[in-house]
Amino acid sequence: MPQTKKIRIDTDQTGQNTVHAPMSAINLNTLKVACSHCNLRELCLPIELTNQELTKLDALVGAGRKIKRGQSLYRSGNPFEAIYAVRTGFFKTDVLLEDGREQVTGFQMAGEIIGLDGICSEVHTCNAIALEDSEVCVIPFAMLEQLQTEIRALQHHIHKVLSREIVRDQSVMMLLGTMRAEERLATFLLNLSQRFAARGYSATEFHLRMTRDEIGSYLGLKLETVSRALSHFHEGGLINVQQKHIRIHDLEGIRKLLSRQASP
Amino acid sequence: MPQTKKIRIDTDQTGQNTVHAPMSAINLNTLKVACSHCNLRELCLPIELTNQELTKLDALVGAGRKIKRGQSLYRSGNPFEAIYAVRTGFFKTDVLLEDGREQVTGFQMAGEIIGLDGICSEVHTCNAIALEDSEVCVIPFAMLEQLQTEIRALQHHIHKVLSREIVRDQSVMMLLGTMRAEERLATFLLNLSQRFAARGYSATEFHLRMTRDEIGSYLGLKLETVSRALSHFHEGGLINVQQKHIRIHDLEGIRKLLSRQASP
DNA sequence: CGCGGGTTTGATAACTTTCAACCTACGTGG
DNA sequence: CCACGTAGGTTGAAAGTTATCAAACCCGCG
Repeated sequence: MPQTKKIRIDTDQTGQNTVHAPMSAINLNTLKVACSHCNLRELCLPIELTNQELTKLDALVGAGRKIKRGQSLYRSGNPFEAIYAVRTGFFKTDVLLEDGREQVTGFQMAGEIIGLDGICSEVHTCNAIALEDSEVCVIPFAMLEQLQTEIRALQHHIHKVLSREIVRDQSVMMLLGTMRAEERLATFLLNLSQRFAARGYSATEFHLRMTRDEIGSYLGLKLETVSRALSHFHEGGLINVQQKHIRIHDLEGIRKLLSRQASP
Repeated sequence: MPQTKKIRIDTDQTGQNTVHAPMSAINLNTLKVACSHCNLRELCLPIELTNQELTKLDALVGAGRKIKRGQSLYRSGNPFEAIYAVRTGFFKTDVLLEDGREQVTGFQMAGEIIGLDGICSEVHTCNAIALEDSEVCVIPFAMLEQLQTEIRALQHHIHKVLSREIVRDQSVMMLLGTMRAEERLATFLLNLSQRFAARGYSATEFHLRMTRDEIGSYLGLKLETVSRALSHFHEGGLINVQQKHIRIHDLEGIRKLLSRQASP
């Protein structure tokens, strides 16, 4: 586990703000980013804005940050100062209990927002770790709140983003609370498939960025169970698995695994 | 299951808004409520506001609504128009899948907010059902958003409320993903205890408003497992159980159940 | 070329569910 | 005011699912 030494940095050229950043910030670059030209905008910020409003937003999200694989964007306990939009790469968020228990609470890909957990207590309550070399937009939250008072649509959008996360969590609770191993894995694969598709990648062939252990943690299963379930899908001709490379042969067949009577 | 016939009502005397309300609204009363004099304000709205700001808020939250035990405040699919603050009583929220699976996603008591799930899609994604005769404050969301542009502190507070829900969901995911039956129940009891205490009730003696089945659904367990775990706690001298009446004898002993090595 | 992290697979154990019977409390109606 | 019906709760035994432990395997990388 990387320790949480902190360094202090300026986020961008406008000198708008400073943030505490964990160790991984050593690899920070001041990337030139701009919402106005971002091809992820439909995913990240699907609202109508005037040019003037977009300009203000560009100024706010002036800085980017690179995170190397295995390093953390923030860690539990770090002061909350910004939320992040994934530009490229892949993250996981996880929570650790004192006794060593770990729970992966989500996987985030391009266009998704990380860090919302920190708002309520001004401190992050989970770790966000890059599963591959990644880049994020840094969105200083205090400034975002200020901008919202000027841009109503933005305010409503933030609410939606927060609410969407709550709804997503509900379905994870449903998964963990009522499904058995193979159903959980099927749900997981379908979800990944759909998210890749939404980004223009193949819905049926992709690379898993996370280990079996991380999948298991997310799904409330042991890694052996994940492995067995994948093998079983493979035997059934539903998918092809080679290490982290997944090819789905029978999307419909996987969906069928989910329509059963309850059980936990 | 109550059906979802709808009736249209005016929420209050100022004619500010109308809401669609499910069947249970038949029992609606226009209650005189006011944040400025509410003794739940510390829980619900713990922020500094000027008298003028409070007056505006009072106008917004002008109407209340009574929900009889077993009836729903809203149901999945209902259009989202307001969030609700529990004034008195006790609610559960649950999600139903087509195949009959049900998952209780939370229990809400006085001072807590319900309905945040609806923001992201303009439609509620879960059912909110009263477990005893209850009253809620109806807070039309569009108007709340408007008021936020005038009151910065309110804006930030809404963000915190939404974020707090996300953090709460994280810990439920931790519970469902990593704990075994008795740990889950212990966590549940401690959580209830703490929330009752925060409202001035006894931390060690209280009445469960929900059935074993509902507890089980929330904890991802079958009702028999919940019953057995309670009996086991009882045998161990940790608690006293008589139907829905719980008396905790050894709060510390229950806490100790949680410090163990991981397992699922 | 060998090492090590990650993965697969098998056998066994542990936990939770399932099924079933029985019990308890509460509200309704005679 | 009491009897009875019913929803909710408890308990036991058996079955099923997943975890645990252990060994072997695969693959990329230094």
